[in-house]
Amino acid sequence: MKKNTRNYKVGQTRLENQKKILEAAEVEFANHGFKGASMSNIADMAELPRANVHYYFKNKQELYLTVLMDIVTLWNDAFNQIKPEDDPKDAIQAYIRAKVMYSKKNPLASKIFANEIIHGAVHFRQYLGTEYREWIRGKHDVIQSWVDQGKMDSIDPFHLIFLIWSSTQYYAEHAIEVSTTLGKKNLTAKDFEAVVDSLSHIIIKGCGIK
Amino acid sequence: MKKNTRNYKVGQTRLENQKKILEAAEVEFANHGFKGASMSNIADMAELPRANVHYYFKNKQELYLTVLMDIVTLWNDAFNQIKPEDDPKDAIQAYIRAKVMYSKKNPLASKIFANEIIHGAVHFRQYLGTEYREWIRGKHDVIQSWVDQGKMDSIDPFHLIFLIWSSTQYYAEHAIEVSTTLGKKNLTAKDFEAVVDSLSHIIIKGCGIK
DNA sequence: GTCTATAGTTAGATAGAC
DNA sequence: GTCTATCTAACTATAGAC
Repeated sequence: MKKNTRNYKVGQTRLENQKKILEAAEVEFANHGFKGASMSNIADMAELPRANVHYYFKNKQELYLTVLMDIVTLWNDAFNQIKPEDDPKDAIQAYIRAKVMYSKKNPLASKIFANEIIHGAVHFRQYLGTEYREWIRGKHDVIQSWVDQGKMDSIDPFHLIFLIWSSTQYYAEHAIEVSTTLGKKNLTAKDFEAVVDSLSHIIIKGCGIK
Repeated sequence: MKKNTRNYKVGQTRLENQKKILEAAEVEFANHGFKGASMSNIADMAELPRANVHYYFKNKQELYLTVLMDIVTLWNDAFNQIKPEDDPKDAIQAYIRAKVMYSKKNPLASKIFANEIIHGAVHFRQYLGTEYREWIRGKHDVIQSWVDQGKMDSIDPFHLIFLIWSSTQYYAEHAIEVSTTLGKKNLTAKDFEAVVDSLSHIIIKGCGIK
């Protein structure tokens, strides 16, 4: 019994420390990229000695990959509900909304992902060639089926997906530019609703969806 | 005369070396961001001793700011020709084309800019608050005048600008994702034409522009 | 104007005491 | 399982010979 109690406690500490480290790492990697991030800064933010970070994560790359994979998991959970039998208008509007709200809620994740892609996806090539490829092909086929059914204009589904992705993503990555432009310190929930409305209007009408 | 000749030669070397350093710096900063970039790597790529880089540019930050400012100058030259009396359809189509072709031609500049914004624009705050603010307000007013003249749907000009900017920019920043998805090593001129066509179709029709 | 040599700092990682 | 102390390597930057 003594042993069990001890193991439980130890497991708890491990989970808590790992969580603290991962949260700190998310901030540091979002702010400085992989190469620019410092394990010292991460340890300081997590309020742990440097050596402990290396105890839980073998090295910088392993920590970074863990952060990246957590983001992908979150992503897969959030954006996997578009089917051919859906009404295009509702489906695209729902998708735009989900994506904008994700940008609002998880700006750090969006930034880390963008950073990884901009810098050539060196730690992420495998994902791009497998999971991501499958994901985007699935979406492509759904949109193509809508085109074939005459439910929308004949538009290359890939470019439509890129358009939705980039325009929604923008409000996470370029938050600073957007808020400076709109003359605000931070965007409000109302601002994000306006984003959803503008984007939905242009994209749905622009694709000839009734 | 001897002195003149010497000064000329000296000035030439300076210009040539600065150019080599700036080109190398563009690659390094695009690939690793400000913090991740290494002055050693830049010197190696420029085929100059490390100390020479420090001779021409006081420190890393000054070199980075020079690269950034060159990009902004190029930008201002390329995208400043939209006027209220223009036909919205032609103007927007021309702008989308110019922006996509800029992404094709200057992917490094696009990446460095995006990287700077993602990481909070710490070296770039001043530009965002002044030049950029003026630039985007000018564009805002032109688009608003089109709305007021009934030439297009009532859409918040800022969100339209962000949409055009993000969707065109995407093909520079996410080149790796795009080419992986389309199953190509590099995008061809034809691919970029298809991008212009898809984006123009959706955005112009989506804004209710005839 | 150029470049070698090196100072001075900070990074990632680990050994070993507790 | 934790953390101090320390190692090695890489970095930015500069002094000083040429």
